[in-house]
Amino acid sequence: MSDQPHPKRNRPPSMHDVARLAGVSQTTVSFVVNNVTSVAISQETRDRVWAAIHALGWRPNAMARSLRTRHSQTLGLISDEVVTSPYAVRMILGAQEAAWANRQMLLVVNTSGRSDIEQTALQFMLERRVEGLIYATMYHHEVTPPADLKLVSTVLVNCFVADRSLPAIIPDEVQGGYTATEALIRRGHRRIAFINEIIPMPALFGRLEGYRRALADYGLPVDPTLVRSCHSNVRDAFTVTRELLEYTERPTAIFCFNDKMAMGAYDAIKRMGLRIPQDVAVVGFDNLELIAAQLYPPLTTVALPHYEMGRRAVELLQSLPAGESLPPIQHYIPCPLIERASI
Amino acid sequence: MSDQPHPKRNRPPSMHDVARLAGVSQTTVSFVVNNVTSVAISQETRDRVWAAIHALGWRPNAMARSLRTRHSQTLGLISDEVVTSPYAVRMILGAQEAAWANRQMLLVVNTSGRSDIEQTALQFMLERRVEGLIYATMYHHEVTPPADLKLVSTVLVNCFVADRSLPAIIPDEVQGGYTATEALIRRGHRRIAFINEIIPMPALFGRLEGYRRALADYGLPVDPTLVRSCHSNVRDAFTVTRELLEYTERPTAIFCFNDKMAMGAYDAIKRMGLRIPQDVAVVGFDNLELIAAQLYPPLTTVALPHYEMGRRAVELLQSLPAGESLPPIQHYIPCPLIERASI
DNA sequence: AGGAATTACTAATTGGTTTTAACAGTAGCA
DNA sequence: TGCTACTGTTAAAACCAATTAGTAATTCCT
Repeated sequence: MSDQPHPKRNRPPSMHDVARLAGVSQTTVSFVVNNVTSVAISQETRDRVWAAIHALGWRPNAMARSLRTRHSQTLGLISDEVVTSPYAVRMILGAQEAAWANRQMLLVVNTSGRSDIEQTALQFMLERRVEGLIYATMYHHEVTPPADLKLVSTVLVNCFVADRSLPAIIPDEVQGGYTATEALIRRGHRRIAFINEIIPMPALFGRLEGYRRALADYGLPVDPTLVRSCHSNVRDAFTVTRELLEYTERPTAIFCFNDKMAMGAYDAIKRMGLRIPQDVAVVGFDNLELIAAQLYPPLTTVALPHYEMGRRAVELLQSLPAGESLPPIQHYIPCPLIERASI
Repeated sequence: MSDQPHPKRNRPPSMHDVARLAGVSQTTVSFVVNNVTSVAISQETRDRVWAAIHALGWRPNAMARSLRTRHSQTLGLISDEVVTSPYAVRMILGAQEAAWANRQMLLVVNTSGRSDIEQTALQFMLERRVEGLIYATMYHHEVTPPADLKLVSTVLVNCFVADRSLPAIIPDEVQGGYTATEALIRRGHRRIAFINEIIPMPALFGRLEGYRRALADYGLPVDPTLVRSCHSNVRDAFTVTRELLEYTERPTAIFCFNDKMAMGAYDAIKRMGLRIPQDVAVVGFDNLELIAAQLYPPLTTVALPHYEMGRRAVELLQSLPAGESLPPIQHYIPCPLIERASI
């Protein structure tokens, strides 16, 4: 029966095993490993301990350590569809890299928008005692997250709650719209059309507001006939663009709600024998690499700061002294202009 | 000094707190929570325990449980750039959903191709006693992962080691190339060009092999002048396509190494006044939604089974009885044809 | 010899799981 | 009636792998 006198079963070595091999107590091993300065340990002992550690291939058990120290060193990330989306994933990368910089790990769950998964995911994360939670969505919109979210420090990313009672990190749609419009104005354009999304959402209102403010700031009138709406797809944008270009006094620049619509605008402009950007300049929104960079000419567009939002969310959580709760500030992250060749 | 007689400090309630409130031992609480059948507990006691649990809002501490049971219920995922890539992320989704189905959580680290991060990430995961590890890459290629990978059950995804000593889940490039070519043959095409990648990689050889086999199986000759290579970008593909179409006996179909190149082929075909698919059929590879579905006509292409590969990797890890190691089988996952309108 | 400094250990703690034991009540049986 | 055997119920205690407060044994220095 007693066939293994040395280590028990087939388990990774513990600090205790190291201590036995080095001929010291487990406490000493812990002190050596953690470089504790409050207790003096001779160099000779330290060397012996490290030798034993390497001999056994010991490495700390994070669960035991976390249990004792009450620090799980993990953050949770619950998203609806971010992992699925081709561009919003950079948010996860931003969060993960910021966590990494702090030696924290990221637990990721994608709920596919199902509230039962969302609920369970939250419970799992609470059981794992995450030290902070990011609740993110693919599209910028209002949400009503599960109530238990209040049990842990949470930051919303790309979404917000109606009463603004939770801190949120959201793209500055107004500034984005402003930046796009301003870039066109600075290139000398005076008749700038805006093809907006038609389904109500924060981006729709924000970008329109930015468009208006930019025109106002530069003393240009807002011509209502130049502000159009359609569904966010290539075909509808194509149609609307053609209509815009048939105006007797046609616009010299078009700001599209997103890159897909810019793709439709490109088609229409080329079909009418006009050149980009000489005859009509185009600015998009979203910076979908696969579209924006591949179009001819490459599309100047405004980027959604996904990476930055993920990073900021984690940094916000990390900045929090233990036990305190985050102030429900809504952080607006600027959307940078990505200049290519379409304006 | 003694201002809090009931619970200690400001920490989440423990099983002990529940036991005290319910007037039973901690053991009993554990039995009730885990529905242990080997020990009988009266219904009255169970109710009291559950009442106490709800009153305190207790939930298990996963770290304590994992420590005792030696089951961390977590899997690790180390990738080079998967999180960054617009399409390979579906691999993470597949892995996460499969893990979820087994009540496991996924720890994700993106190394950005840096081996120091890779090394540290692996150590972190070993410290957290992950029950399995997925080592994934964005592009299908050979890798030399850190040696410590052998300390935990590992599955490679979208990559492989030179000596095939680790189980790997990789796309079946040969079948993918075969499928694409076969689809064209079945539509009656006899002169099928293949624009291949020029940088040596498994996909290059595999897809070419599939192309050849399909032609052979249907009794068609392989015309070397129809097999061209160029760098995987729109411009070069455009050039090569134009050259192909200038042949006196021009091909009636083009199989492109990937969707980006198909985009270039589209441009060339349209520029020469030919129609897709009536005059020239096109098949791509990768199924980049943003390109393939947006092109006109929508591109028929072969999809890389990222989701499926992620899922299979996790299922492989889960299928493993404790203590055993996975056989180093190379699993080839089929690449399905996504039919749209370009053939 | 007494006190401080150095060095390392014992034991408590973290929040659970699980084995073993204890105890009360009841039935079986001589 | 008295003893054993069992059953249903709960508790005690060991254990998981670490951290850390408290303490003890040496050595060094006056």
